[in-house]
Amino acid sequence: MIKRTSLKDIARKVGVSIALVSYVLNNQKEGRIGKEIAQKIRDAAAALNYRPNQIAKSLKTNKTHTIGLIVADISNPFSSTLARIIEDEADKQGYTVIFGSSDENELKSGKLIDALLNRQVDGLIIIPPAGSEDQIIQLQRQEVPFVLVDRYFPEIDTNRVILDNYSSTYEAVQHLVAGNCKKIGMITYDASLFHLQQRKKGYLAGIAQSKINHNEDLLKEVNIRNDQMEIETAIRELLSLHEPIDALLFSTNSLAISGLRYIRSLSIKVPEDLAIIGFDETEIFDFFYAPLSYIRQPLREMGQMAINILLDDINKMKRTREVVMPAQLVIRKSTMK
Amino acid sequence: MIKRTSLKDIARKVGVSIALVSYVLNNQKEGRIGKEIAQKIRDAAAALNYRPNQIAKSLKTNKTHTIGLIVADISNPFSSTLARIIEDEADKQGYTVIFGSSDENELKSGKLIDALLNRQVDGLIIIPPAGSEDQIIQLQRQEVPFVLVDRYFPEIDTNRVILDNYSSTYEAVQHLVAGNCKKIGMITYDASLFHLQQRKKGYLAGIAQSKINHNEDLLKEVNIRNDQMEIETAIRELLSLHEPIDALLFSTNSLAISGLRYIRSLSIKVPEDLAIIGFDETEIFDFFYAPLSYIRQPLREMGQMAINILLDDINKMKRTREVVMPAQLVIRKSTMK
DNA sequence: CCGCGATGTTTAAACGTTTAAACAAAACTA
DNA sequence: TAGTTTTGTTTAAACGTTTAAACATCGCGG
Repeated sequence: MIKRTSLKDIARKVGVSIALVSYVLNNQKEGRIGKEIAQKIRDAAAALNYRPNQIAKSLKTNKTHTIGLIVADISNPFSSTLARIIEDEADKQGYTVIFGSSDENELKSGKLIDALLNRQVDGLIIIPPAGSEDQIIQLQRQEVPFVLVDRYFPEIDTNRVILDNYSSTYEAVQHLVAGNCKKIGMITYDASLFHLQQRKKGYLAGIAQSKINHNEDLLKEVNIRNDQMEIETAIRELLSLHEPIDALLFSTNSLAISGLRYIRSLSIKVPEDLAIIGFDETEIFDFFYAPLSYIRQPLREMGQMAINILLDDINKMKRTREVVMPAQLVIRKSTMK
Repeated sequence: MIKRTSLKDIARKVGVSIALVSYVLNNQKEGRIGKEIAQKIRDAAAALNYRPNQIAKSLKTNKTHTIGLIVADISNPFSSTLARIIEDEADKQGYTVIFGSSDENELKSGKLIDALLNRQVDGLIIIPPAGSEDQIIQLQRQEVPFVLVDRYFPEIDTNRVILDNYSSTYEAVQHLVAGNCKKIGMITYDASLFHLQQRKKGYLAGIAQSKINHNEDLLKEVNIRNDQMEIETAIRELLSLHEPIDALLFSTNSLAISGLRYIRSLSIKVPEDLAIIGFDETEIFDFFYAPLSYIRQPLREMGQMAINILLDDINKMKRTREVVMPAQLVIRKSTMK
């Protein structure tokens, strides 16, 4: 890479001090700088194709105008959609995004946080994996500005932008009950992640307050590694009960996708034999033979909110904030018996 | 954000010079440093939770160990899958990735290149939009290490990792012909992008060398803004010919997805009435009622190759390299008449 | 017991910026 | 005309590192 031109080069060329060049190029000391010399400096800068070295600038100002984004897996549509929104919003505010995928692994997440902090990001947006509480507490202790999105730890008082997870599944169950479903199953991960626990509770509460009465356990929890076989087994069990389930609720998009993969290979009919509700938005839901009803997170609003809260934090404008977003139940073919 | 501890803090605490701390913490001057003092320094570093300031390091070494990635849209699965692979490979080599989405817009791409260079990335991996030739030439002139992936400009001699685009569609046509298709349509973008031109040529050559004889033009070119209506119109026209097409080839995944959206709303049957071949891999192809045959790019290999070439370039190991990857035709239900 | 190599540590400049403070000269003010 | 203000520009330190070079101390051979 060719040596880039620095303030020094311009200063030398024009025959002035480095400071003056800096002032001119940053439009500082308005009015106090000679018109002709300012023009000369600008011309020289253009001629030499000067671009400021952000690294040096950052070292001085202690601001990188870069934010770190930690998602579970950037190749997952939930993550990449959110990433895109965050990229756009950050860009509007003059920030750049560095990202990393934690793979639901708290070790990787720790490494990632370290790496991003070493690069002196001004703040972090994190979708934390299970077991990363300590890392979050650490961040808090170091007073690093950050926001949690989607996932969170209720016992830690942090900025966060989350869904009203409890209501989301509660309402989904109500919708199914209204549609005359009698046995509603749910598949979720066995992780400790609080947002999943809330989704579970919403489901259980929904069942409890309805007149329908499950005498069996229709809630299946599978490992978060998302093993296709495990999910298939869970569904098979729910369908081979003496009285099989007639509705199924998934707590995440990856679970829904894996589940649908299996269900479409079965002879049962959706929604006649089995109504289905997925979570999050994905084009795949459109392509299932009975387009899926799903619980939608308002991703754009969440991303915008996350950036705003983060920037406020970086600029010490506001203190810890929690924003709870409403989920939207999108009703389509898969729940129209 | 709390003030982070610097070499100076450690030096002060232990009562030695900054230089010594630096040497110890970087394991330099092996053997020449007193064992006890080295241990003291390490202890102090640990106690103060020291993390090196990469910004300062970068300023000195002129290396950021950061690479910039410019894709069309990080929320598109092609981009995000590639991004994930590049992230992993970069990480293995001690690099971090900054990304940006160009939205097929050469202005945005230009802005993005600027922003990334200002942040002193060590190199770039770019999927260039149409019309960005000048930017690429500029990069070359500035001797910025970079690699183009997927898209490229044949007249500009750059590093690139690309698909054997011509053969990919040529072979797809051959497969359709072998499957007894008589009228094979293709939908592509009207963009000047060379890789798309090659895919088009491959298709045309495939048709030409087969015995089947199209007397009409069965190639439709739509705008790259990917307007759903425009794609539907194109398909409708191909299907309402006096003798309608019996096979259809899409030149990208986004075209295929939009196309499938429409086709599934039609009464025609895939593959009986219409065989279909998509491009690139996406889970959506699995969920179409007749799982789609598709032309697969070896993304992992391409990503790895891109990183390797880029790092070689950064380290001035090798000169310009072009790597052409073979496409793989994955045959499934949608082409089995 | 002088000189030298080995061992251990410090000094100081540099990377490219920013910015308070100092300086110099010109232009007012009284 | 001396003093003050304004205008224009420079000086120099700082941000947190790296690293060549200098320096200091020691042990040892001759």
